[in-house]
Amino acid sequence: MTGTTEHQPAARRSDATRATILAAARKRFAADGYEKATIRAIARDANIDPSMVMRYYGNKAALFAVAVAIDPDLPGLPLEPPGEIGRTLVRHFLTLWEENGELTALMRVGATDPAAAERMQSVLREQLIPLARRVGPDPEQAQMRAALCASTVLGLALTRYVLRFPASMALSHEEIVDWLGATVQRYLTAPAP
Amino acid sequence: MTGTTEHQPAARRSDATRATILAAARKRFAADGYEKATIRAIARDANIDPSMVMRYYGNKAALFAVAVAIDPDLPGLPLEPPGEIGRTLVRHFLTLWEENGELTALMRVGATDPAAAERMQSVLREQLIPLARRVGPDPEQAQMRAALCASTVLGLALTRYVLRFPASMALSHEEIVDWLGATVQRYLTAPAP
DNA sequence: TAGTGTTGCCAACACGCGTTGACCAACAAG
DNA sequence: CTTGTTGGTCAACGCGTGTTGGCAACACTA
Repeated sequence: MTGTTEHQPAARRSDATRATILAAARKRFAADGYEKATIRAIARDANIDPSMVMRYYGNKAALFAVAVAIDPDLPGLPLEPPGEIGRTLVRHFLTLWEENGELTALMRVGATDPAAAERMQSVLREQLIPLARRVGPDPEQAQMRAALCASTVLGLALTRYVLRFPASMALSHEEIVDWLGATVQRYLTAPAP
Repeated sequence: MTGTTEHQPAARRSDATRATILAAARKRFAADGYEKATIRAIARDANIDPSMVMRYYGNKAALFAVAVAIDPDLPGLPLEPPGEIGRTLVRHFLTLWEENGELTALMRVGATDPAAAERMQSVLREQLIPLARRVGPDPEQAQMRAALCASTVLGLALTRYVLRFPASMALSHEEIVDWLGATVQRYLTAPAP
């Protein structure tokens, strides 16, 4: 046996450093975006040499990819009661965003990097549109309804976590779920105007 | 007389170049954001030497400031009929965004630059909140209601013009005004839930 | 104790950036 | 024709970046 448990790669002494680097990278990417979050700054935060970042993660792009790997896991959401789907979705996204800053990083980078924008779009395509197709009145409108929901949720995230408007940060969780929940519910289920 | 009309600064031969530079700058900033829109690239687009950009605009930050100078002019909007304010506002922002790409540039930069974010916030503070105070039921809720409206409009702009989600770009002007107009109307005037 | 791989630091590379100043061509005024 | 102003190019600077390779210290195995 090489490690503490079977079939596991041996626990290395450098694992702690790896984790420190990753944490610092997440923080920097979320705060500054891709370009302004330099390898040197990340290394300084992690109290190691910049070359270590390269050794453990290959290059900057690969580090970013590892740092923002996340899945909203929308299919796991309960669809009952049908009148509560909007609120459920908004609450889910809200906690998702509060718990990990990776999403803020992804949005900051998506503003200028097409690859990150594509990553965000894939969530819409593979999770939100199918959901809209299942709960909406007309499957043909699923794409439109999902797009409206995405703009609702991302709009709040933009003003609250990226641009950090005080008026948006002042909103309580309850207020957000109440107001945006009703909006998303309407976008998903109401008949087209 | 020095120019073609009185009391005007003389028309200079370089005005055309100045305008070309500014147009190229707007396009690049909107497409790439602040960091990736290099002076060299802007100059190449304008078919002149990078040093000319400096001569005419001082430095990169000043060029950006000139390139994104814009005022949504919300106070000029008609508040009648009161049931149409939401639609009016959404329509106004929509044409504003379609007509000039400066707003896209401002959002791309605001994602990583606090100064640009502050510029956007000033619109909310000086124009949207006062408007919400006038048309809303309770002046104390004006800040909250304006924040919700801002997130609605900016959310659409984000998914449609910045991230360029196909599902969002596929929406017609009528669909946007219908769906988002009702949302904004509710955020502004409906009693708190 | 000798040997081998791992963990880390240091110095340097090549590159692209914003920015500067010297220099040249065209034109207008005397 | 001469002189001064304007519009423009060219080559270079200093800097910070991502990235690389060499080298010292350590930890573990035999």
